[in-house]
Amino acid sequence: MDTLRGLGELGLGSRLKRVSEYMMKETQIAYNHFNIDFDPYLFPIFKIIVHKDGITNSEIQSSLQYTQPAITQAINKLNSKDLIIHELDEIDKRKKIIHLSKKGKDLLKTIKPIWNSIDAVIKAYTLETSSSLIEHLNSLENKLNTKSFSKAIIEHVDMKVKQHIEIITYRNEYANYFYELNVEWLQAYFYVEPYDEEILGNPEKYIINKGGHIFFAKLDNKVVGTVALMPLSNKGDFELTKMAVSPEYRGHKIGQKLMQYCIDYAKSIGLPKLILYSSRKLENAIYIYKKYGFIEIPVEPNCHYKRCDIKMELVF
Amino acid sequence: MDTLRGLGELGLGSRLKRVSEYMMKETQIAYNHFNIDFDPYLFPIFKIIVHKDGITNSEIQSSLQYTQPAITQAINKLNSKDLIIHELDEIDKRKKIIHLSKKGKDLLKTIKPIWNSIDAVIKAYTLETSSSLIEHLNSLENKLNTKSFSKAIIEHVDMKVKQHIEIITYRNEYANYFYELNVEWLQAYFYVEPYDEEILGNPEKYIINKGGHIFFAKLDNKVVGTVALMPLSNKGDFELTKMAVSPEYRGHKIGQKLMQYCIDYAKSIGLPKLILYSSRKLENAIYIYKKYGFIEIPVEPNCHYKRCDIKMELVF
DNA sequence: TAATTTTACATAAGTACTTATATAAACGTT
DNA sequence: AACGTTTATATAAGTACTTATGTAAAATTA
Repeated sequence: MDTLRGLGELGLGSRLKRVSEYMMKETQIAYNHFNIDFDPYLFPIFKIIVHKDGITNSEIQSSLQYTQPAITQAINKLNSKDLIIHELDEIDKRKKIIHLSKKGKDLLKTIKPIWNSIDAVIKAYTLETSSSLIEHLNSLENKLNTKSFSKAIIEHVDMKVKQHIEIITYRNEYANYFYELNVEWLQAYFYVEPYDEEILGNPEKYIINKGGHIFFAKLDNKVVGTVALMPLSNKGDFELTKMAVSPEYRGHKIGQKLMQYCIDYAKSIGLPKLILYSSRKLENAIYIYKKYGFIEIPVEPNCHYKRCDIKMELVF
Repeated sequence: MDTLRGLGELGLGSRLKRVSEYMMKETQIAYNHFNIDFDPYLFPIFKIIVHKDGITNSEIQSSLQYTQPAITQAINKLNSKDLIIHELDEIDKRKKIIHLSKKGKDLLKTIKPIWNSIDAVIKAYTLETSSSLIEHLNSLENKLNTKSFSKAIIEHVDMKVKQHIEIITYRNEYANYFYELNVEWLQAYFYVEPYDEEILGNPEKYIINKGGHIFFAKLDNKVVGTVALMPLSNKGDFELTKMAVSPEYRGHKIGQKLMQYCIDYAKSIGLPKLILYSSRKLENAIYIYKKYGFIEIPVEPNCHYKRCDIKMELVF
């Protein structure tokens, strides 16, 4: 029994608070799902800084109508997350001028599609005619009860990405993306071994010209992921390798899309199986490999990669 | 410039929070105005206890959907304000059974008219058709910007009281109200002097039969205030005295209404002036006396009342 | 030009929640 | 009947604000 709803207009204040807190919490869940390190409560202030580069504490305060210490504290939080940088005003030394940092700009790129989806979901939930504010809140809460806000956001983002993602085959003007995407994640999780450097720097020599294949995931004309099918030395075995997704677009199942494409392609050209090498450190990746049917097999001692401690196989 | 509003549906969460906080704060202002010691955030839980006497912590929790510690803390707050009492359940000794205290019941009587007005004001502000939740919030905030929520509540309460208040003359079945109302405030601010006891216990002997007058303020059939015009020993002077308003109904200008009635009545029967005795401790009262034209005059040494340290006069 | 007031930002502490955890009574299981 | 689990409530600490106050620079006024 929802007593708060039963209080009608009298409980409006508490009601608004409850809906607000629910939405904030659910937005946090959606951000977490997409591995975005951001707090929903920082949204208005972050948005203002994005909109007006070089804004000051008190300018933010007057346009948001929060108290000044609230702004100072939020700025400190953004600072501790390295999303902004600030400098002192040359002519008025009391003023603190705030800019987006490199990391802040990167976050902006990553988070924008989520914001678009949040906007779309809220519009879908609230653009309807009703004859009182309470009635509107009732309708919104009913919808949120049937499908959680976070789930609706996540589904909307995924749907958008699904609609716009496209898998394309190698062309030499993409050689650089192949290198960059792979080096990025290797640096983040391990380090770039000489053998990586050699292959990533010469994909045509080591993959294409040896009968292998490289695919790219394109989202709205941006290359956001890659994967390769590389022929192995012994007989006609192929290795599924060099899979990488741009950090800004992780969480959108782009890796899985590339994987499915590779599997379908391998089947279509009559390969009997696929091999892959990985590291047990990458638990999520291993989980996905298993989901797609890969089974662990013994790893040979003289593996190309130092980081490799697991070998898997998918037999068609 | 209101940036939050500019964010549209995206800023809905922050928007709802802002409106909620504003309403809570303004409700607090309205409570304070009427000398009601209550926190708006306690409203839902207090309302539930009123509705279901003998409820437990976890029953409240499940019907409000706050977290359990939030309920425990709110209950502690209500306890520290003496608005509730609790006992342990005889059969399940973990359970804490909550009842409204005497003070809680008194508060309920006082606060109900305010709640009615809050409900009426919110309805007036939010019962309208619009095509989206954001549009509804815009409309509400526009209205709150032109007249603050607290002011709207206060005006509504005053209007209600004004409509329903009625001044009536003495009848002997009201003698008790005359005594009770006066003793209540004397005990709260000073103490009941023997001279008070004598007059309050025998209003007909000391006031009515000597040509004086006693008036009562009636609100919805409840006697909520009184005042007397008592003839003084020297010549035809009259003292405006024994003014008292029920604590539950203070803040509604009932005292001023009684005062105005006395002044009008005194004029109508051709009195040349009115005298009153008071104490400088009662700053608010003195302020009101001055507002109605009373001027300070020297107080005689052998005054009836010990508490008296100021004498005032209104000459027509 | 010196003294005073105002402005910009920071810091401290309080509030109404939250999550995490503790405690004690009641219940269920064998 | 003993033992683990669940339930009812309490306590502790963290969070995103608030109000109150401090500090230093700039602007205003005498």
